[in-house]
Amino acid sequence: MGTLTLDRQSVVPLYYQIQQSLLRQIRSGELMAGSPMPSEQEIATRLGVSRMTARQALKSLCSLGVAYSQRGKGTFVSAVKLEKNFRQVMSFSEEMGQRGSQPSSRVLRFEKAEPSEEVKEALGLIAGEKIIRLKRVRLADSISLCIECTHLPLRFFPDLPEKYDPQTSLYQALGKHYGIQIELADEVAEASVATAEEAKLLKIRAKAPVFRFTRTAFLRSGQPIEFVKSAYRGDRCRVVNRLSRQMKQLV
Amino acid sequence: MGTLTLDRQSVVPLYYQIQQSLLRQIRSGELMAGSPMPSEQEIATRLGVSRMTARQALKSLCSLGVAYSQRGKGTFVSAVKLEKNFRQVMSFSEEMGQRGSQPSSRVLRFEKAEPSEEVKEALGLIAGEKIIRLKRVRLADSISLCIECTHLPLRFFPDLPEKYDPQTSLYQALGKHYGIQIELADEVAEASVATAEEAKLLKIRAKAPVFRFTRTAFLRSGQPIEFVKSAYRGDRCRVVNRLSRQMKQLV
DNA sequence: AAGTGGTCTAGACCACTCG
DNA sequence: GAGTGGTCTAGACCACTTG
Repeated sequence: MGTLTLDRQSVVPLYYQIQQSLLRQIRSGELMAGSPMPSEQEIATRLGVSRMTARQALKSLCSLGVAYSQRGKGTFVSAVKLEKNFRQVMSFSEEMGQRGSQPSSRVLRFEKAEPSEEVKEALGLIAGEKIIRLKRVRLADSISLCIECTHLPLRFFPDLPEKYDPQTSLYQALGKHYGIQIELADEVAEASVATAEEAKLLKIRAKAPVFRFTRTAFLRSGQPIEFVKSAYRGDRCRVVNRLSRQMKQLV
Repeated sequence: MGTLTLDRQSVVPLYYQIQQSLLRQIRSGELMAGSPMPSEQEIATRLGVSRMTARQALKSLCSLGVAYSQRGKGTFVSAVKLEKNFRQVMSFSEEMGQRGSQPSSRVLRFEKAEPSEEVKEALGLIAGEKIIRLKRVRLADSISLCIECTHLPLRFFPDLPEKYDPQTSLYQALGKHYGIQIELADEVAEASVATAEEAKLLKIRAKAPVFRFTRTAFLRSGQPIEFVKSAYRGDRCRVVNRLSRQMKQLV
């Protein structure tokens, strides 16, 4: 705490400077799991900010799950681990990159097409609307990991075929060329066994266990923007999730 | 908006009264997906609260995923669905209850025991510390759905065997007798096939697809409090997750 | 009694978006 | 230029926890 001096000329908000400083102290071990964070009043006094600003810094850490508050007692560092690879909205390329594996793709199809009923409903398409379909075998370090079939509404990406190399990261291309940020995805996972065709593409034996995923990705507004069906080798994949209590207020 | 009058004598915070009122309007269709919420200033003026209080109500809706803000434009109702059955920290009983199924259990074991290395590490036990082990076949409407083996640190629940009927909901009992609220869980899912023993207990054929879950549940402080290994019939279970972009600040 | 977080006020300035 | 959300201030009262 002692060493931090705030930059009041910076465009970076004060509460964010404070949050980052506290985060550094947690990572460095200066603030240990279970130990109390500096109180709102203490931060306010020491750094010469208002209590509301100090509070905003602490609350942002709570909403990240890094800390938790107890009325009348204080705010404490959570023992919950930060660095885990939780399943987030992540493309195959991003996920492999984070794991330190080299992602690559074998493109099976990349075309404009008519949507199936399932795709139509998931993407909220109007009658007659077309899609872009991209079917790939995805590999990590040259090992086939999954078969992935992505469906995008054509109207959002009319010139994707010219702009995008299907060997590369789709999410990156969507961000770069269309300014699209995926914020949310709903995903259904099923445990199943490989069909003959899947087995061949994934180089496993037929009826070996596979994960089947059905994922719909959304913009912040709730607009569905991508629908993906995929099959992952069961022997090489695990799904790690962090589950929390929430939505009590919604019910 | 027009009809709401705040109860300033209530113990319910003003921002929460406003949040609930807005939530009602969204559910009733008065505020549609994509349409703008009343602005901070508008809420403040109409209800006679400060802008910060109005803001807190709107921000709480954003953090629930119900709305989203755009600087300079306004706050809008998200098209993201509320009512979904996302995977949360939920016991088998809670999950079945929410689905409208009747949960029941066949108890295979309920005993004090020595932990395996895996359990010891997951629960952060000290040398020599014992656990309670509860192994059950869980049924929904009389159909076997999964085999579940729960491990609890004995030191937190020394008298659980006397207080708890293993046919009933464990989470409810932990809350009632020990004031314990589980807030968070990390879960690993794997796609696999049933062993001979599992097949017999679940009344499926051997090598039929199953989900395997390994779950560690935590208190808000990060203290691990429960470790569960389970196997679910693949033909009767799906895992539904809502994934979000986060943790950018952590990296 | 002292310290904590939870809520609330009445202002302020800013950057942004849109007509 | 008018309206919006993002940030910030300097106070205030409250309920709660702990010594």
